Amino acid sequence: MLRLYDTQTREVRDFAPLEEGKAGLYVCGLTVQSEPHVGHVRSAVNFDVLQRWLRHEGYEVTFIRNTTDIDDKILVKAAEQGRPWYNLAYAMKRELDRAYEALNVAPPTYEPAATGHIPEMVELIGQLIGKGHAYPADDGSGDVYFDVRSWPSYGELTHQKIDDMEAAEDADPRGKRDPRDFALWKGWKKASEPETAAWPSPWGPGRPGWHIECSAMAGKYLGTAFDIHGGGVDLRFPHHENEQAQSRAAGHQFASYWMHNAWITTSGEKMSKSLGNSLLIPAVLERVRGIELRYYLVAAHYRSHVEFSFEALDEAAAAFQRIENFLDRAGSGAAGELPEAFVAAMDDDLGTPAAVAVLHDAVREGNRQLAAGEDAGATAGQVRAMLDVLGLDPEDPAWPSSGGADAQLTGAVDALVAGLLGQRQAAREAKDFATADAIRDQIKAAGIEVEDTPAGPKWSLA
RNA sequence: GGUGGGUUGGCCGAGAGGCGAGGCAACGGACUGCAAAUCCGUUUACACGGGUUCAAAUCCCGUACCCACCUCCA
Repeated sequence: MLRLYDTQTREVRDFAPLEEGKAGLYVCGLTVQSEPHVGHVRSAVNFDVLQRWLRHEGYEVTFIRNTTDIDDKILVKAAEQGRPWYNLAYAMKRELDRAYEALNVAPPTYEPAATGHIPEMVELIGQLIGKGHAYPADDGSGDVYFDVRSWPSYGELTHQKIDDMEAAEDADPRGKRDPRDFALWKGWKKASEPETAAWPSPWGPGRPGWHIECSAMAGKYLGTAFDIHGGGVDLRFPHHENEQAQSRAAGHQFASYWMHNAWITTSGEKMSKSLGNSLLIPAVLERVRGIELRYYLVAAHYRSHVEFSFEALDEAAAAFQRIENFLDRAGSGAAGELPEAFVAAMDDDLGTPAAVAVLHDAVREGNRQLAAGEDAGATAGQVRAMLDVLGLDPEDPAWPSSGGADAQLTGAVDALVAGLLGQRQAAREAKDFATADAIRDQIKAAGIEVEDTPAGPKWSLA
């Protein structure tokens, strides 16, 4: 029985889907305004593991992860860079896809973009106005606001009272009835905003506010009631609080469970653009492989704060290589059954740390079997099965490096190294270890390490 | 001011009343021409002060420090 921590009720609850055997999942993706960093990718990996686990448990999963491709920051950055906002958003979207692919984040069922759903948002805003929960600003700005005072349960997700909330420091009332009212629609500011960033609406040209897109798209693809809504902790408020308020005010039941992943920080602080380039995905992938970075992210619980360090990342890579070494030695076979302890760990609010511990236990047992000359095939099968569920199976063709050119290259290197290793073996048999070691050093200088195993020498890239 | 999270061994990172999660590192032993890999073994913990309990890292009270969110940050 899968149990999940629900942010709203603040407890781990049995997962009871609205419809037997099906799971509807909506996750807030990114605002595509800058290159993705490790923190962004953590969220994607966490929810990818959820998706995989739900599927493994037999659920038919509909997974929607949106892309916010129009917002203030995109407009500001694009203007600074002197390029159209849609070009910036599209370029960053492509970067993000590359990062997802590098980490074997499986694509969702669909990835809707905000700009593709303006009519749905306009319709929803119209409904809210009709029900008295939203109003066009009376200052002629063309803005439309959600009326938080009109919705008695506003604050229910994060357990806050409206009167305890700090009004934004730079609160510009702009025709708001209450400073906490938030924008559903933002009137086009002709003087400072490009015409391409404005869409027609009953309240004049403009663009959507941030929160309304998720309400509209979740409703379109998952219906007015769905199972799980996820995102990063920072989104709890205001984003998710507002989403829930506007959706419920429009008569939707909305999400049954709210899941939020914790932060990755560096030097004790949350990641942001100001921290430099070192944690952008391409830079991190110069240090470790994508599968190793994914292991690092999966080995921590999704609700635990992670303090990023390259040392910890290297340790994770070493730990993962131990698993790979075992599979290498045991020979790859079909994936077997998952150990009970692994299933129990995953069912307990996606307890990946405990699940990874089970994985390592199996690896140790398998290595023991190999050392004792026993058959480790079944153990290897279990290891494969566990890795598969976590998206960490090295043999998964979804990993980017397993292309045809690579295979050809590997074959070529193998042939060359084999010749040298033959010479080395001859020297070893003649007890000419100086020559043997010289050949090994020569191979090593080319970036290839040689290990002697009972089955003969084996090479790998250093 | 409001809401929430955290402080675990040399390091990373689980656990949430009673058997030392797991990994990395280190040390000893086995195997190996050497190395690597692997196996066996060893070592170091629960921020601080009280309390509850037969038993507390875990529950309660207090203290210190850190962090996140409070209207467009994963």
